[in-house]
Amino acid sequence: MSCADDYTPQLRARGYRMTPQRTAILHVLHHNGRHLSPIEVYEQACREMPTLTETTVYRTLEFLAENGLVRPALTGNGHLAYEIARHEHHHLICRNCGSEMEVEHELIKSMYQILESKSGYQLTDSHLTFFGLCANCQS
Amino acid sequence: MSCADDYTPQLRARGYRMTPQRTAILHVLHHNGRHLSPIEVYEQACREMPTLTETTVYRTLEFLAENGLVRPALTGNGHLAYEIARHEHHHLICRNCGSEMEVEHELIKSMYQILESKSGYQLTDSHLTFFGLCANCQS
DNA sequence: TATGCTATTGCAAAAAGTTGCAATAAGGAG
DNA sequence: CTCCTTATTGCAACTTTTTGCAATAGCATA
Repeated sequence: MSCADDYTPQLRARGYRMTPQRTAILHVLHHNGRHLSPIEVYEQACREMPTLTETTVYRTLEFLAENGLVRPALTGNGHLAYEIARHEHHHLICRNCGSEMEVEHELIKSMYQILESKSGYQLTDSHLTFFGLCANCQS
Repeated sequence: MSCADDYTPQLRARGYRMTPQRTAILHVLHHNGRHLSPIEVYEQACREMPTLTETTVYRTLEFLAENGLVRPALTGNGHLAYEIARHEHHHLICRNCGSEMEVEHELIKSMYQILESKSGYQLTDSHLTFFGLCANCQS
């Protein structure tokens, strides 16, 4: 009875299947909370499921992201990492010490409306990473 | 006398050097306008400079981005691409047809102030990609 | 519980991106 | 113009990510 079972209905409803591989990957992301690189996910999920392959991890992360169960994020070094989808939020990264902070989507929301009216696009999601200097590093 | 010569002073001032490799890469980005993947940059710059290596392209793009001559951007498929640094802007990508639109930084500016006061961070730059459906694809 | 459709996985090979180190060359100083 | 310092490059090995295809296994249906 894993925490990942909670996600099964979401997949079934769209005609997809829950598998041990997906369970292991969701489990790892769920319990880490923070975001992990594909390789980190692979290493950790392998402990639960030694037959898991890198290929599957990459494909699964992309699949889960498309279906809203995990969220991709850009890290300080310009690579993609993934985290379990909780409340919608974005990231603020310190250019000096690398510390991170979450930015609530609420803060961004007003911007969505401005963008929609200016562009004619109907926004679905976004990928926002802000860089700067944290309070400690502003010396 | 290449367009890339314009960038020489910016590098010199920081103690860096202008090289044929950097010239070729800047030239490609300058004349394409749009953003290119590292591989696309490599292929095109190779025509001007056949001895160029992929290693150098990756390192140069990262270097130029750090020094503000080019800007990294996230493409629809989640990969990094680069474009010559003109006015500061962000991207809006259609989830359906892939068409892109630039978002002026002016539109985002007010958000910077809100974020700075809420977070205590001093913002330096950001990496913003918005996804949605363009006017044509909203059927 | 057995059957069938097809979503999903693993394998193998290729492509893309990174790293350490020795060799090269930009450009300031004499 | 030559020399010298050190920023920059290329090479080779390695890691990460992608792709095609055949084999496997969810799960809906009977």
